[in-house]
Amino acid sequence: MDLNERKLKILQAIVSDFISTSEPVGSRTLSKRPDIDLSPATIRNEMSDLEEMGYLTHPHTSAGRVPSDKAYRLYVDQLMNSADLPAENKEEIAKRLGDGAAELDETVEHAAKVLSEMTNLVSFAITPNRSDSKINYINFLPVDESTVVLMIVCEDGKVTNSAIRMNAPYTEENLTFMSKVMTHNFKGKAVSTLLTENIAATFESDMASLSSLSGSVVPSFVKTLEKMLNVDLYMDGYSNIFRLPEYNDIAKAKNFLETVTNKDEFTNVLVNRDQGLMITIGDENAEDLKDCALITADYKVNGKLVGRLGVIGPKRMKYGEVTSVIKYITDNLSKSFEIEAPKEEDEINE
Amino acid sequence: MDLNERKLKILQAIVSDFISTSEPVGSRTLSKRPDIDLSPATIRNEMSDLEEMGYLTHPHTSAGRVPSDKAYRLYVDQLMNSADLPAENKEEIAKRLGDGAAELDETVEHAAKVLSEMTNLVSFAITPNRSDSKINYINFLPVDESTVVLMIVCEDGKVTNSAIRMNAPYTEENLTFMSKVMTHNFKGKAVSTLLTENIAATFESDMASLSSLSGSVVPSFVKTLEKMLNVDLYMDGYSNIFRLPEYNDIAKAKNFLETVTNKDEFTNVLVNRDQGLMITIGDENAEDLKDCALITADYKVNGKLVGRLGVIGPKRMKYGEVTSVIKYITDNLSKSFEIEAPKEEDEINE
DNA sequence: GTTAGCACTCAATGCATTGGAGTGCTAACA
DNA sequence: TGTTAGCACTCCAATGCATTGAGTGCTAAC
Repeated sequence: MDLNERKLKILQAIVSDFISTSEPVGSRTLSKRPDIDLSPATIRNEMSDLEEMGYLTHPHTSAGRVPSDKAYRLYVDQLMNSADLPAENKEEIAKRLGDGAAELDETVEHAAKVLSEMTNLVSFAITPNRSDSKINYINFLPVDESTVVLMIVCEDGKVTNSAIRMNAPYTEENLTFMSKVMTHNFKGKAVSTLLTENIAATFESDMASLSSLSGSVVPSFVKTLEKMLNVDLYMDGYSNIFRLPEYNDIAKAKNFLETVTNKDEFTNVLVNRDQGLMITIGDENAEDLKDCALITADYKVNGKLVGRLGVIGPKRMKYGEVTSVIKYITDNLSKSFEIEAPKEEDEINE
Repeated sequence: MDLNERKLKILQAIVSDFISTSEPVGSRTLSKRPDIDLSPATIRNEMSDLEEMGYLTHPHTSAGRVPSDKAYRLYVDQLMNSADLPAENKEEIAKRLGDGAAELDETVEHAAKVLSEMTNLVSFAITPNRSDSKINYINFLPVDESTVVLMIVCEDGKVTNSAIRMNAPYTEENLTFMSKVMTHNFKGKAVSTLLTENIAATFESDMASLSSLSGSVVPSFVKTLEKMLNVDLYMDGYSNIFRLPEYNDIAKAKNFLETVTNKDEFTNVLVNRDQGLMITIGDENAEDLKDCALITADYKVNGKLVGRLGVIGPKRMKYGEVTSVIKYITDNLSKSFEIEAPKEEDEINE
């Protein structure tokens, strides 16, 4: 039994019907569609075949058909018409993205908000994983007698700082000296590499005179490096789930919210996805998310660092529309950061 | 008709019963309580009085009584026994708070998490409003040919930085000069005051030679100052609402989540509350929150900056327990930061 | 290969019934 | 005079039952 054109057409109709109504689709409903010129009985036969092939299921005898995960996958890969976003939507998105702040983190947060509002789904964004960021320089700055600020500037311009409580008195010269030696030793190294090195050793060999300070500085320095590896997760549109009939069941809504608000786990899921535009449906996801579909796409900053943006919702999702919106937003994000960074042009000219 | 002791006792019993069961309380149920030695009929008479006085309502003829907002207020002010937190709970909280990071923001976020887990409610925390923070110094640091980092260090040790794209070339001397002049002009001034000043004027008068840079620097500096006024809101425990029978109604759950995830509005509500331990119930809150109760308390850093922590839930809330937990956590937060800041002792010795 | 027809299934809906929790009122009691 | 027992009444919630309708699968005819 092969998946001939007629079967595909019927399957396509069932999936798109189910996506928009969330009701099992019956043969009579289908036969009324202008694009399907078959009697209900014929459709029933085909449906029966499709069910046997694993594309459809049956909540109970006297109900219509519901697409299986396999059907969604086929739909996304071959059947859906992923029309380009209408110009008016593009304009709206561009306009609303423009309202955001210039700071990367805020822009990304804002983009997630726009995304959830455009799709009526729960959206999320993670900031770039910066383990490969290279250190540009390190600076210690005085605050008061017992506090200094450690500042790590990366080559990509991102700054991380933390306050350090000093156990011993220090002078400004101490700080300048430490800044110089550490910059000299660590400049150009990636954060992740640095974390595998013995930082205390650098202190002992190159800053023996400052051993009284190293007890405060070394652990704080390591902590700050670790902080740089943290990926921030923003989410928006939680309450959108209540628009979806699948979450009219309190238990399901609860489950969904619990999974999705477990930031650590969810960040993990997002960080470990493949790059590019990714759609995962049902059992392609981890256990907790097997009733959901996830769509993610990446954005770039200076053509390098990669953050990720996406939505999560029921498998019954308007894949075409949502995908276009996500793509448009991530492209827009990447582009807006390119324009602000004339450096890009140098790379092209090289 | 006055609120005699017996009436108070009955009211107290009704409120605490309703808080733990969320079911309207009937006269027979009350008469079975060991602390109330009255017949159902007598209790009915008293209930009828209490209803007339506005402390109770009646969902329908054949239902028990439900406390009104007025009753909750009386309960919180006079009737509840706000027992101290059991030692084991204190230990648990202290232990779990200790797991958090040393960085203020992270600690606060972590505290909100602990709070929601201990109370099974939605918790939130806002970072201190820093409009009164005074500037310690200002520093410009180079990143690459077209980018510098602006760093503003406050007297309280908090550092804010932003990247600035320069429209014109700059030298390291330019940056040092700007840092010096701006620190000299702005040191000791509060962020909010500074925002009312004409910053461009400082550039024109004291840094006339750098006019080519001021176009990039001035707006970024103002933006950064504005960023410093932002109050961050963390929330946790959204999915706890599904444990509460009042949110078994999807429409109510939706309403609640929408109100509470509207960060801007909700932050506003929190920022504008009175200081100290505050409990607001029902119509004491803004329109959107009139079915809820909010409890907030403040924490201090260096005995000065004030952040706020709290929970939101149904009016039927275990006020005593929740209040003790919040108080314990905020006290703990304040204390933990005091210990890290030996400066405090100086103030005491003065 | 397609379709009409028919028996069958099953969730959903509507409706009447019942039970129980609770009230309010009255009259009797201490 | 305050308290209580008793009773009629109310109303919600649960239950059971019949009905409806959308849908299927199968068979026989086209």
